[in-house]
Amino acid sequence: MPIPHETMRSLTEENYLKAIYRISLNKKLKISPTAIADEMGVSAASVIDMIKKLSEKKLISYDKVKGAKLLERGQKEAVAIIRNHRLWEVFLLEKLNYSWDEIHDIAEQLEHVKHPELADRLDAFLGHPEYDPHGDPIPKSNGDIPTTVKTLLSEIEIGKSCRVVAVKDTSSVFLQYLVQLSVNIGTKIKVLDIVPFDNSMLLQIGKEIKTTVSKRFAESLLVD
Amino acid sequence: MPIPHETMRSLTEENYLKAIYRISLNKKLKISPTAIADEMGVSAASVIDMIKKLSEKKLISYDKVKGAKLLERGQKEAVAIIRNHRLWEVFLLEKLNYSWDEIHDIAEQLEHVKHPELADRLDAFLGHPEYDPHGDPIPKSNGDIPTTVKTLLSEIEIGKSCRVVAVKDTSSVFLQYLVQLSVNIGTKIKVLDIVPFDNSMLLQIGKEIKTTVSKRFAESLLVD
DNA sequence: ATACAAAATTAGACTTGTCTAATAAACTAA
DNA sequence: TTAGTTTATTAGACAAGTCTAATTTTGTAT
Repeated sequence: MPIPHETMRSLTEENYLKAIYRISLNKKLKISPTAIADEMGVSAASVIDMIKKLSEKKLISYDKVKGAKLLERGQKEAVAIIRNHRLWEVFLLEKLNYSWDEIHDIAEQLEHVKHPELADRLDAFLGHPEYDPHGDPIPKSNGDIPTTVKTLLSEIEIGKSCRVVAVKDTSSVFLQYLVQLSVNIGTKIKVLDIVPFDNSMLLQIGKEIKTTVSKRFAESLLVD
Repeated sequence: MPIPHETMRSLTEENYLKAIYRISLNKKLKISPTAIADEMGVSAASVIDMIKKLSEKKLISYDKVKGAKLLERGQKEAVAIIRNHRLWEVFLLEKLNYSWDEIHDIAEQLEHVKHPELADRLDAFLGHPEYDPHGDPIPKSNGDIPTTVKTLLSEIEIGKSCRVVAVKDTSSVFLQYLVQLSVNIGTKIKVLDIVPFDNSMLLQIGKEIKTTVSKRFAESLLVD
């Protein structure tokens, strides 16, 4: 009879914690069952079940009005998973020469590999990187997360310049589009014009490229 | 509705394939439900169910008299997992400085991470190692496995010397014992005496250590 | 050949995580 | 506030993988 140790997390539980954490970054959003269901791509009914389970384990709190919230232990575990994810992304890009748009899915699997010290050893091996290849800060061992000032490209005014610091969307289609536009972390972008009709933006990307992008695109890129 | 693609393998299916592969290395053994049950640490009833499943997927053949046998596809997948496992072990030892006895359990998790090219990229990054830290050959991309002549230490005669080429048991207790005895891949061992009563062996390990080991120990070490 | 032991198999149940359909509660707009 | 629409929740079912407790089959020793 395998003893269900109170600190054992199933893959699924870890993914729910991660999803809740991600939603919590968007302060405006209430972490409702439906929000979690959207994030996870499952039905609301499934979410309710998992909310019960995670609440019993004291990883989250839940209240119909306030929604879900990570408790200390849940928060710590979610951050640890994010840390793993971002460290593995650095590894895949820098050591295995994977490209920007391929690393997310693999890191999604690697992040759940568990062993005390693994994250720390990987961190040391990679030279204690501060940011992952998408520009997101890598949480420290103690759970601290370096914060950076980030603005949506869509909020930059005509005539102003900025530098790409991170991407908000990590889907392959988006990242491949960025490759095509020669956009990378650090790339300089100047907003030449904004189309009032649909808020499309005319951009100068680096020195070479001048192109128009959609509002949706401009809302997926973080700059400063 | 997630389409159960015929080529999708659950973690469990992969572990059964691996177990069957491992038993198959011992040519003498019939791959019976009980043998698999022992290897996997589950009940025979569970094995029967999985045998049905893997047979339907044409990964193995099964016949009450002949036992189970990996079919081509099953064999290929099992070898691929072993390849992953051994490559990750090299990574953990050489790049993350884990010790001999810690790497197995972590590799057990890493071996299931799936992405086309991952094994090949890791292989290249590690410089195409031929053997894992336990002395086992790392299968090539095409499935070929370098073979080496290996003899059990227990079969070496009094007065003869040999070199450790691999370990048959990868449990931490055994590996830690080896560390304590300063035994590593490549270590020279001379059999000084064999106790007829229980087949214990008196060994000269390297230049420094002289000690007696049990028959069980001598059957867990491969030399040549 | 008979009888006992070991191995294979079946039946039925349990757990985890999922779903759909039905119901209850909360919210919103005229 | 009252109807209509979203959300939350419950109920019941299902798939995967596991178990225990029969039951059947096979093997073996005398």
